[in-house]
Amino acid sequence: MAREAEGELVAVVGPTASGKTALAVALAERLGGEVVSADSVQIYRDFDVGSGKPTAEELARAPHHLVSAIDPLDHVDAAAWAERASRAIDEVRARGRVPIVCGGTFLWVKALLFGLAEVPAGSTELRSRLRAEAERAGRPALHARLRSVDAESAARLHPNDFVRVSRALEVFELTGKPLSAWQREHAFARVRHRARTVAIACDAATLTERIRARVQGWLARGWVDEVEALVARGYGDARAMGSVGYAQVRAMLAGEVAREDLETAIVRATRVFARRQRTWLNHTDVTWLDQSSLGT
RNA sequence: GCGCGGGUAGCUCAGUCGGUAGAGCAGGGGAUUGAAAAUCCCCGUGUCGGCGGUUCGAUUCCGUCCCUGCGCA
Repeated sequence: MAREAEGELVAVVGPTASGKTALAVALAERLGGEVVSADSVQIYRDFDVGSGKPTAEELARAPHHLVSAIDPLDHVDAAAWAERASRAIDEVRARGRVPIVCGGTFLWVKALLFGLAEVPAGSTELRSRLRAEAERAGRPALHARLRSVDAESAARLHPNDFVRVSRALEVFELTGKPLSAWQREHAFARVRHRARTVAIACDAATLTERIRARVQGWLARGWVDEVEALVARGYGDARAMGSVGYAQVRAMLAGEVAREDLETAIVRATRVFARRQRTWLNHTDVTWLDQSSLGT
């Protein structure tokens, strides 16, 4: 993925339910563009209702890439997505059109614009071994082991953050070099794609209302049936099944959540997610656009 | 009506052998380098149902009343 920044692209980001898709489609029409989705759930085929995929009408108005692009059982990580997104961007440019990256998976967008340290991808075997170790000996034990091979990463990472602790251990085992060293060399210092990033601002009360309306709409459109069908087809353990909303619907189907509490549970989980998304904007250089000015 | 549980944070509950209390969730803030809609960190004063009594001191013990769940009538 060693490529220099070329022409500028537009990136539309913001919290879930803020109206990114509508804005991206409108921009695509105005600029003669095509949308490249940066969404870690919409990329999976058959996770349709609850992932907020663009509607048929929106798809007709603007071509979309990386929506419903892979099987739910095939995992895509940030680097693999960035690779595919880069290819899609090249193709859009080759058609003489403007690439519009749109999505709320901020790590993926960051990986696209600045690349990631050139370390190996995750190893399923290593990860299940590390997970077993964490369950047997406890997360602090993993963290202590990390401290002995990569003190710098250990100092940055909380012992309970086993996803990152195990990733750091994984990188050391795979490369013999501490993740912190790889990261220091990379440091997001080189721009891979120069972007004009537009972020949608939305006050909390408005966003909550938009989330509630959307969740109600999706449930009315058969979200529960969709999840039931996905589970029946063997997608119960697909990564996307653990995402916001899907996790709650599945919990309801498993009898862990009452049907009448489902909507509330999803709305809450989504609001919490939106809060987490917001923190990425703390250190991203963006042009703010107020939701209320978009007319969506 | 009688018997036995309960009434403690927005919600579900723990606890205090008498020295005014803490978890999870919700809510708020933050992190984020191939799991990222994932993972994790920080933030907890609330007439401890009301009123009396005992006590230096009661959310805790006693009495009484109210509410509520279950059982028996």
